[in-house]
Amino acid sequence: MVEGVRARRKAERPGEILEAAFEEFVQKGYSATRLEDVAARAGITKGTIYFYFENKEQVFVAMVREFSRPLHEQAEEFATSSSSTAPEFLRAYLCYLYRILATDPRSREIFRLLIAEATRFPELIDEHHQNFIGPVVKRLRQSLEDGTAKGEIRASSILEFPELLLAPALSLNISMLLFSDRRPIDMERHFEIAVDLLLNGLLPRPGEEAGP
Amino acid sequence: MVEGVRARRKAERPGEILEAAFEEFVQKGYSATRLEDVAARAGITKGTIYFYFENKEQVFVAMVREFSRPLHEQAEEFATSSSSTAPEFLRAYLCYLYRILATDPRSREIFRLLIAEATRFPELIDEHHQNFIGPVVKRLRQSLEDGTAKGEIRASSILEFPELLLAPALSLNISMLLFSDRRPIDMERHFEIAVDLLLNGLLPRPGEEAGP
Amino acid sequence: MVEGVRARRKAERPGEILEAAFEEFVQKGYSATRLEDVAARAGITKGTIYFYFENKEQVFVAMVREFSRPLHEQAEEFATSSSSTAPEFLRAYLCYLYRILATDPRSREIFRLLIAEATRFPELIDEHHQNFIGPVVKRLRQSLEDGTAKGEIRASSILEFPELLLAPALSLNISMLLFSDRRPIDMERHFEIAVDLLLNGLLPRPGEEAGP
Amino acid sequence: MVEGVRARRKAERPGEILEAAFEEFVQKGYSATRLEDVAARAGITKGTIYFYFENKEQVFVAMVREFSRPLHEQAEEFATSSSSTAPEFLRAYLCYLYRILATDPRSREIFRLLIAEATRFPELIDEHHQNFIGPVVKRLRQSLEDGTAKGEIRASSILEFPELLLAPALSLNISMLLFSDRRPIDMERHFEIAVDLLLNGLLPRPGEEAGP
DNA sequence: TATGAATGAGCTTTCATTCAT
DNA sequence: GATGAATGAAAGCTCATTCAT
Repeated sequence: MVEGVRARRKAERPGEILEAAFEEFVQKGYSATRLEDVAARAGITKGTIYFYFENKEQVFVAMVREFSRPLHEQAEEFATSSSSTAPEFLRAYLCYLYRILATDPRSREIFRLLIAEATRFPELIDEHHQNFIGPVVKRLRQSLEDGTAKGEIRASSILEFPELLLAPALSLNISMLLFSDRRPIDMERHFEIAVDLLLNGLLPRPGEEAGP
Repeated sequence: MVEGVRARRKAERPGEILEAAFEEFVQKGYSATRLEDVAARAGITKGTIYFYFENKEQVFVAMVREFSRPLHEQAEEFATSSSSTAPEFLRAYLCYLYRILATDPRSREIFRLLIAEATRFPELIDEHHQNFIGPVVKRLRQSLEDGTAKGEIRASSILEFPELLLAPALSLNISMLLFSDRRPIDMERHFEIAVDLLLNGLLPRPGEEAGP
Repeated sequence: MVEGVRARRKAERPGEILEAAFEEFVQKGYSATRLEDVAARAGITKGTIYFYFENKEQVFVAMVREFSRPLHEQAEEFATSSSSTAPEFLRAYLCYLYRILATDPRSREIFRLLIAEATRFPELIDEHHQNFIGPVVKRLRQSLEDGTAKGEIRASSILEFPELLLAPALSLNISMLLFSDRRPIDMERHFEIAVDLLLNGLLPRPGEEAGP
Repeated sequence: MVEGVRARRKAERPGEILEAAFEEFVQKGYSATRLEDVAARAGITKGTIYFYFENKEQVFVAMVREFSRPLHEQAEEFATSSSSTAPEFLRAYLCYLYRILATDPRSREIFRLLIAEATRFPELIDEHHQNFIGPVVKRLRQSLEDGTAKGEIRASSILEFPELLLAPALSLNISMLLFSDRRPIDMERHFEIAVDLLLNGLLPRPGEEAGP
């Protein structure tokens, strides 16, 4: 039975280390983070980390992978279920992505780390793109194409940059990264307004009443 | 006259140091940058940096200030000249900001550093917001208000988040930070499409022909 | 058993470091001592010192404590055994203290460091006073009081400054600190003459023969 | 006339530097003192010090010399005027030396520096001994010899260590160095009791009444 | 598996000293 | 005479990494 505990222990260790690493890397950045602090936070000692990971870089890489996976999965999870119209699908999908990109503190902080360390870990960026951004953009494009074909969506060149639909979420994300809790934002309202902007644009729509 | 060389030299030193610091901080990040490398790049020795700056943090702060100033100035510079309609002004202003935010490599990299070190230098972020972001958002809001009043712009709630208009530029900026030269982007096209999206939205506009 | 070597090693390290620190601090003084030299002398490397001590100041403090302890213990050790007369006790006690203060090179050098760094480490001085000087003075005063009461000692005001009895030892100590080996002193003789002075004074004693 | 000011200025500079050096060396010790601080205190800049002195060591040496000279002079000054009895002379002379050694803060602090840096500047110690301690001890010995010859002083072996008469002053000096202002001492009283001890000793004197 | 003592390269910072002006 | 910019050799301290136990 003690074996069992130890075995379970062993299986959990890497995850615990990465969890601790996430906290430390987020707080201090890659270079300023001390593996000793990571170890302390994980309730182990420095040496143990080297049993599970090759070095500090690999801890970082593994951590980013670990904390990106839920993102990938969630992004994929969004079933093609709702066979509604394109605008309806886009609204729902964007709402879903908003929640991931801007609301979830973990995704947000991972994002900070990716931007900060993009030069040091280019492969990690590419990996992240392939796993997360790529599929999302692909699905956005698909929906845009379908919608355009059906006339539900205005024929435009947005197909060239479907990621533009994510810009508002990105903007919110960055704001929160920069100002932390110093400038609170009403995220629900932000989303509503952003979607309204994306769908209807700034110019007045013929036959539309004035006033919001 | 010979004295002039020295005096000129002295006056230029801080600037040269900050120039070198920019390159190094951008390449390695704050923590991983060695002042010795900064000094070497500036053609001086380590000790000299400490003659002009208190410590590494102050070098960083001074560098960000130095490289942010042109941004502030450019952003302010945009004269209220064009007394055209709001949509025309917005298009021109956004184009102008696009060029700053996404095209100018220096602004772009300063941005990376701000995101990366937002936790370590919160005052710097606030300063940057007050000097650059604040005025820009203010001007955007003004234009949106004017346009809405005149009916040139659709009455919407965007007044609550005028910075949404910058989201596409931000998105482009981040893309370039992440992928550097690995994923070239046609910035002009990106801008055109983004503006079209912002102005007209995704939904088909009654009475509009199909196709881009 | 092999483990024993390591454990024993670990237990001995701090002592070895302090031993080396003593030599270096004595030779160079606090500020001019390099921890790297301390490490080398202890047969280890710089970093190891920081495993056992917080910083240079703490090495110094720990060293003084370590090398003062024997003093405390020796001073206390002097049993109240000899229940002889006060003059006899004082002679024996002073002889004992002489040996500690002036003869023992370690005590002597610790003393130099305390004087030199009194401004930087005032708490250390106070600690030393409480542990070593205080008890000694207390015992001297006690003996002086007893002797005065019994008429063995001339009634005088020396009770106000019992430490005056240590002045000769102190004088010898300082001489040795100043001149090192450049001015050899016959310590035994110095002691005899000092005690004679303390006991009998300079003025001729009625009924005493002339000549030493 | 401007010449005159400058000339006077120049003549005073070294003294001003040494004055400043004294303060700094006393406060921080030799090694921890920065010549830049000395310069600032003297109202000049670092480089100027090197115009008047070869290096930091020479500044220290010159400072000790400068601040020892009054000691030498004072010690010599004490005229052979008072052609009184030996005990009277000794009391007066010791009182005089007490005032120098223990009361004058400058002498006191010079003494700390000599003890602290005795290893680094042995020649300075020897110089000081020759100029100050030597003459004083010589005069003490002379007086002791005279007094003994005249029967005014008890024949003893104190002639071998006349400096023992200075031990109480030394003791007071060290106490003040160690405790600064943390343990105030009544110096007048200390002196009285010390002289009483030196003259009369601890043992009861036949035919003397009890009580101080 | 896990520990933690030990290493040593490297970092920021300091400061005596120099020297062109 | 005086300045102060510049140097460069440390020094204190840190920390990723190793490895005997």
